[in-house]
Amino acid sequence: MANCNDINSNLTNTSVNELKSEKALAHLAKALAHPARIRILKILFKLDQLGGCLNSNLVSELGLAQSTVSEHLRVLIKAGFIDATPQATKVCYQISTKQLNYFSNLFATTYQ
Amino acid sequence: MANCNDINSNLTNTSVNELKSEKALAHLAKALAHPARIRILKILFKLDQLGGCLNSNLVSELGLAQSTVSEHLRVLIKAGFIDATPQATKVCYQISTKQLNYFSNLFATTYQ
DNA sequence: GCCTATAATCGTATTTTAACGATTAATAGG
DNA sequence: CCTATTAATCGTTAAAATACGATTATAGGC
Repeated sequence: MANCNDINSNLTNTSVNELKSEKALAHLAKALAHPARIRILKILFKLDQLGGCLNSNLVSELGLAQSTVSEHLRVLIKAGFIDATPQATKVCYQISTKQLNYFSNLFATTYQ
Repeated sequence: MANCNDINSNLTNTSVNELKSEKALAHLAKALAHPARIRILKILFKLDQLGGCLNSNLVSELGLAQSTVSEHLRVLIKAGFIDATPQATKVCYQISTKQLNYFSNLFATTYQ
């Protein structure tokens, strides 16, 4: 049950690094905070398992306009969850499992 | 290196349940998508370790207006990351480690 | 060189979020 | 009862996110 002592919050003093990593965590969470982007990552994750990547045909898959999908991709790339490599006239999008793990670990270490 | 085959995205067919859990993940991520809320959870997490909870003195801690903090708390409560129990004129806020774990697992199972 | 395909960027409208001060509701204490 | 404390809610303003069509830039194929 809840103890609910009125604990002085000065006990929870904060370092600069702590605030920095919290800000980073919030920033990454923001990139994940949309169903379309979660969906994109899922598709890219599955393709990664199959040894491929996406020469974007996401538009029909998501039912969103090309420019909208492009914007979602931009957000994910900026957050490091996706790598984009140009290929002829197309672009190859690949998930960054490294960044997925980074997020997972950052979350775990923040609240452990 | 990137294979980048133009894999048919029909391979990544989607179930209704998959879409539902993806939407849930996005919703939870959205609740985490602000530094102040990450901070609040951190403070509550630390207090939980000390066997206490917060009769909100977060206002001075965060340097935000009382109504703003209240709104952030509302978002976190709605997402299930915080439980609130009234205590006299105050309210006791406690972190839900269960929900933290749920989020962590949902993320892991989505991309594993 | 010109046409096509792809995807980023631009411009814009709409919606959502964030923040604050002010007000309200609830309860404890005198 | 009245008062003080606490926290939610209201009203409003400002900022950011979302979405789309239209345009632009790049590169390959003819």
